[in-house]
Amino acid sequence: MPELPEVESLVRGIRTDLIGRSFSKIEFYRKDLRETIPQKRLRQILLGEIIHEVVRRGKYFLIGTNQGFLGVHLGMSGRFVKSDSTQPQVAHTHACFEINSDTQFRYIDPRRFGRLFSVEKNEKNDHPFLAGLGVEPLDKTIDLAKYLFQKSRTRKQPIKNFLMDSSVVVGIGNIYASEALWLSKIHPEQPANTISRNDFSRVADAAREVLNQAIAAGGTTFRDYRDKDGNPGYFQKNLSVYGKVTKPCSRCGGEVLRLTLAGRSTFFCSFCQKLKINN
DNA sequence: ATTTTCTCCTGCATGC
DNA sequence: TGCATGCAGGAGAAAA
Repeated sequence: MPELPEVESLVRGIRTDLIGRSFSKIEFYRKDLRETIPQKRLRQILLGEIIHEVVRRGKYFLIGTNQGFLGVHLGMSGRFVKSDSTQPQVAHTHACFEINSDTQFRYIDPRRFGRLFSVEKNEKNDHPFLAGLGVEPLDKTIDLAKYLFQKSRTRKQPIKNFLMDSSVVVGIGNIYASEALWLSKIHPEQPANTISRNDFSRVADAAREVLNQAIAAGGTTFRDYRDKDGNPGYFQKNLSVYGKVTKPCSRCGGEVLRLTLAGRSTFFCSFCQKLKINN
């Protein structure tokens, strides 16, 4: 899916279109995505109600009125696109949220790994999809390095899997996990509980750096991601290891390799990201 | 308790 | 060209 930078880019884009407006018509073209869509409740929450909030939480985003929230997850291939009402619908359009007779937002998701759900007014931190989420990596009120170090003491799984665990820290998916570890010169298979406090400082700084840079570039488009206007992001031009198998590392010239961790492609430089036996 | 595996689904690249 | 295979940025549930 889109990871944190892509969802953040999208949310920033749609926020100005939605705040202070309301949906006048909502259409669903199928009854379920990953779960049954609560169509009736979503209409109650949204129709004719002023939108006062559009926020991201991890890779989810919420559109809020005084009645509650529409929760959205884009899965792997989801898009939330602002369209002119006269534009023909593309394949896999599953829902349409109309603001007025010529502007609507369409939810499109070929793989249907995404979700549309309702969140009650006071359920923002208690909804099952949101309650278990870890910290926001860009939250400046959190000492991310300290937090990750403490959380990792009982975790011997590879650091890359640890960084992608959304109950620990949200928003870091397969691309940015590899990129952040490259930037901090740590091997993706390094057991999380063998990483020093000092090294976690580098990991935390690197993760924030990569995420911020990616947001600034409008996200990464490998294949599916588009912003609300259907445009791709540009951060893929700045990727250092993701998808760069056998290419030379831009930092040291070493060979970039691919391995599989938890079933996911993982990329790293075989020369400047060495496994440490003692740490 | 932690960690890996499985699963949902379509589209696309690759190789025979 | 057609067909089979594998892979794709997620994440929850189940199994180990």
